[in-house]
Amino acid sequence: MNRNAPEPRDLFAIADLAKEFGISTRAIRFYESKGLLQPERVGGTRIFRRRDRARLILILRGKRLGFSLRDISDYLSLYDAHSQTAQVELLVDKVEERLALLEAQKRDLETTIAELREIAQLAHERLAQETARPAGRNGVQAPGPAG
Amino acid sequence: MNRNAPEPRDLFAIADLAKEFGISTRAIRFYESKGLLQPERVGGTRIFRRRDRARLILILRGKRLGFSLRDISDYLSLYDAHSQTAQVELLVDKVEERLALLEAQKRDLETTIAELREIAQLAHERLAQETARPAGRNGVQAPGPAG
DNA sequence: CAATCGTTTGACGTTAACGTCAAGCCGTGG
DNA sequence: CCACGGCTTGACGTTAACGTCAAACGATTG
Repeated sequence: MNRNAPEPRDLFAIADLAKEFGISTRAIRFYESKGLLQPERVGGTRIFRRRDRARLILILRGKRLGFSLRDISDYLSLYDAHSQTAQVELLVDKVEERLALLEAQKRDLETTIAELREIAQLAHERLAQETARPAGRNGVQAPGPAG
Repeated sequence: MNRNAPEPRDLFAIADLAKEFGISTRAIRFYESKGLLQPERVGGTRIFRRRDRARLILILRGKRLGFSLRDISDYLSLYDAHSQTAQVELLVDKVEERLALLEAQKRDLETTIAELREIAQLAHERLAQETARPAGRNGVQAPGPAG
């Protein structure tokens, strides 16, 4: 009867998570040392549960967003202890700040892209000129104009 | 007659640029050491022209975009020597890669924001409960329900 | 029993992008 | 002349986020 239930595991070794998320075990241990993860221990060996796995996902997303581990640590505490309202509001502010930053980045990036495209365009035109009026020997057989 | 022409300067001391862009002179020297700037020298002292200033602007924008100085260096070379077409295309690719990354970041961020807002919402509701049914002594006078 | 695997802690190494001295040169003003 | 402010070049320090050993422990397996 249990054939269609995936029944997700609840216990993971450090290497399981490392492999799953494409990070090193060293990184995971590092996150723990910073208090971002609190796996249980069975005689020294770390045992991770779904809760830790979920936190790890949040950590990695935070990193993709450019948060420091310190920031992520604060952020995680929100999930834990549905903590102080004041804390929550501070964090929300912080995140909104970063959103503004990201949007500024996007504008910068669009400018940059446009400039690069222009440069590329000029370069292509130049190249076309060079091709039309070859400046020296080359081993490539270029087909002449059709007609 | 020259009253309406701002006539932009063409010579800058290192401290001028540092102040103008809100960075340290150390940073500017560092950029030079990495080949991103090539100011002239007058007996040892660096003299920057508008060209260097323009490059500095590009450098800072690159940094805002999260490029490394190494990447920015490549990027700058495009402006210099309307360089090899192949180089240009490589760079354009690189920038487009980063654009994709930024857009992924934006999605992540929007998810995060939404989650935080939800947490904040819950926290507010809780707070409202606590206020309505105070759990102990407090010095604040809460107005009773109207009617 | 010995080898092998996966794990642990600890300690040192690494990279980027500067910060922070230290020591010295140079031109000006009192 | 001497102090002073601004500039220079080293050279070492710093922070974040791990990487890279090394040495040792515990379970499994031939």
